[in-house]
Amino acid sequence: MPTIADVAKAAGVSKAAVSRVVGGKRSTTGVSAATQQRILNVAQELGYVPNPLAVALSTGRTYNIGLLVASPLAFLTHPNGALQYGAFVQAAGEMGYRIAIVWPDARRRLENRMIDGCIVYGVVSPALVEKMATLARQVPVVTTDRIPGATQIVVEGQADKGFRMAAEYLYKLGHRDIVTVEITTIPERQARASFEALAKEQGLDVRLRTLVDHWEARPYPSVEEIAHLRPLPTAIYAFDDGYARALIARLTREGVRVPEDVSVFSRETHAKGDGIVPGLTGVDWHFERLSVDFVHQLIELIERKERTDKVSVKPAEIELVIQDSCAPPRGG
Amino acid sequence: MPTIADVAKAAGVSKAAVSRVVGGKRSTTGVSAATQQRILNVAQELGYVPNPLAVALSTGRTYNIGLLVASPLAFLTHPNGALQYGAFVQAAGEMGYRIAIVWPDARRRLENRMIDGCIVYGVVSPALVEKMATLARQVPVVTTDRIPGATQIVVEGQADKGFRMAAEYLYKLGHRDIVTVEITTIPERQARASFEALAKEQGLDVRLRTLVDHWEARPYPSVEEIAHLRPLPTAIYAFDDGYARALIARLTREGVRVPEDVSVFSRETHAKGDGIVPGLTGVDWHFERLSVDFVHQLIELIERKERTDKVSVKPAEIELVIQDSCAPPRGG
DNA sequence: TAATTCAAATGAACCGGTTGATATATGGAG
DNA sequence: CTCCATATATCAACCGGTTCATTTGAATTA
Repeated sequence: MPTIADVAKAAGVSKAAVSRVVGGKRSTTGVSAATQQRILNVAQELGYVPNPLAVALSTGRTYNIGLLVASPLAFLTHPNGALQYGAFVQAAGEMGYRIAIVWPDARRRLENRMIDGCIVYGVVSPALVEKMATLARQVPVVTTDRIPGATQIVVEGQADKGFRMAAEYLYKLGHRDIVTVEITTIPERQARASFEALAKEQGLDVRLRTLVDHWEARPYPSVEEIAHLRPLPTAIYAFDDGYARALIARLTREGVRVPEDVSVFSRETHAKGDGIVPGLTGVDWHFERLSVDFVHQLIELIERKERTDKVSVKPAEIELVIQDSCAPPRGG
Repeated sequence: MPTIADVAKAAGVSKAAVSRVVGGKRSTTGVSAATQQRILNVAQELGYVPNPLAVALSTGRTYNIGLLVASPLAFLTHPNGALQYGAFVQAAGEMGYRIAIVWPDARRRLENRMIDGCIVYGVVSPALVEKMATLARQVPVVTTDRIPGATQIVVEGQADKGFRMAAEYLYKLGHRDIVTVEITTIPERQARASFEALAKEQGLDVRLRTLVDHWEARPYPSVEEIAHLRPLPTAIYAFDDGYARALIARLTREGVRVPEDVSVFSRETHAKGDGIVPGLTGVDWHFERLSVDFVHQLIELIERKERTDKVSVKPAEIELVIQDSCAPPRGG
């Protein structure tokens, strides 16, 4: 592999000149147009590509972005996680950055000065918060949560929009007895609050029951719980498609029909057009479309060497996907 | 952040001495036990961690492993892909390595001298083969396929074991009219051959029809095709759980019952215990358990600076998961 | 005691770039 | 014609490690 010295020699100029020209982005002052052209030609001919390690060492920039998650396996196994991650990788790749997964137990050597910035996405645990704080002391960190030292990315007006869409839809169908199933690890983002708020606003008398489960648990304990619940609610707000499907399967075995006897709504659905019966009704937040914005914002912070408390991004269009798993309650 | 020079000064020794001691693995010859101890203490005190970039620059080792895929998004969206990837990340992490996703269109800068080796996993396209060949010229590459320049990882005696298990099971149930659905991009790994071979061995007269589809396509064109097939086969060998589910849904809508009227078998299942009805019958290859071996083998090649044509690893236990989607054919 | 041997420690070059300070050439103003 | 501003190009230090060759000094041997 040719080095900068090879190019310099071949073009009959100094390393400095080559460095100034090849870097690209920086102001190419101090090098005449003719020389620039010559250097570029030679570089092209030799197939010169700057060694990213050397660049990183001398500039302190690695073009690596960390993605902080609680556990890589768990993150990637979650249907949203993988989709999200793929979107991150792609978006970053287009801007010339790599994405590296970082987690609390990862060896320190893996991160030390190896990332320019970090994104914290999704489920936030105490271990993560600590890690995040550590990282934030060194490089910019963006997250959707409020963490001292990190930059919070707020999605404009999206806070509970998806929850309200769900509540609105279910209320409109006539449901007044609803079980919500939450994911333990993110209590601060409970949907229930939105359901309650909307009920109050509209003066509806709604009975809400909440069960807690975890998306890694399979089979889900609370599915069993729901199957034995009497009276059954008229609608169930499930935390994702997998859970919704498992629930429907269980209820069906019990002789309970969906949606005739009970409606099931998926909090974060990707089931549109997957052809599985019954088609799930739910909200598609299109989180993956936000990846680009997250990456952009982070890179902005990195390149400007800024630290901001908060930045806001335009929301993705939240979509109410209406298929077959929800219907008006019996006699409603 | 303290540098090696800081540690050297504080300990009253040369940088060279510190380097020898702190690196750890290498033979620490040339430094007395007393000095070693002193250096380690000082390093500890100062919280010294070697800068991986500097190490990489001078040794040429980055502790990055590339994972070459056709498209990051597609790879991660496939249920096996995400699981597999998570396993890779974890396994590599435990050995002090990072995993970086690499794809044909990725910017060259991202890879140039930034990876010590590469794993090629799964669906192999022409673009990938080319990329692979390029990479293999620079660093060790391991893959399950036969690619010149790369090291082939052969899973001992596993070549078509999962296919044969499927065929055996279906034949034993009495199926003699079977449709297999293949994934276009890996024709060389067709299950059909195994089905045919087994039929011949056992002297069975089996009618095999093959349809081709792609796991990214949704809804799947061939699902529609099957729904209109007359006569229907008695069993369908679907390429994954998602496809199997979509197929079952479609057939059900047509009034065809699974497994009473037709059996559906999942080629690569992860549906065990997910509680969805009907429970899918299929083969769980436990590919994710091989990740550790792949990573180990690659690291072996990297650290030994070897290039081998072939290495073999012990297979994961391939599991026949029997649930509800298969039954003897009507009147069989 | 002088010569030899070997462990311990250091000096300095090197990996491949970047960048601020400095030298040289060019042209315009006085 | 001299002086100075400006554009162009180079020098050399630096990023933070690794490693080979060499020096130092104490112990061993003749």
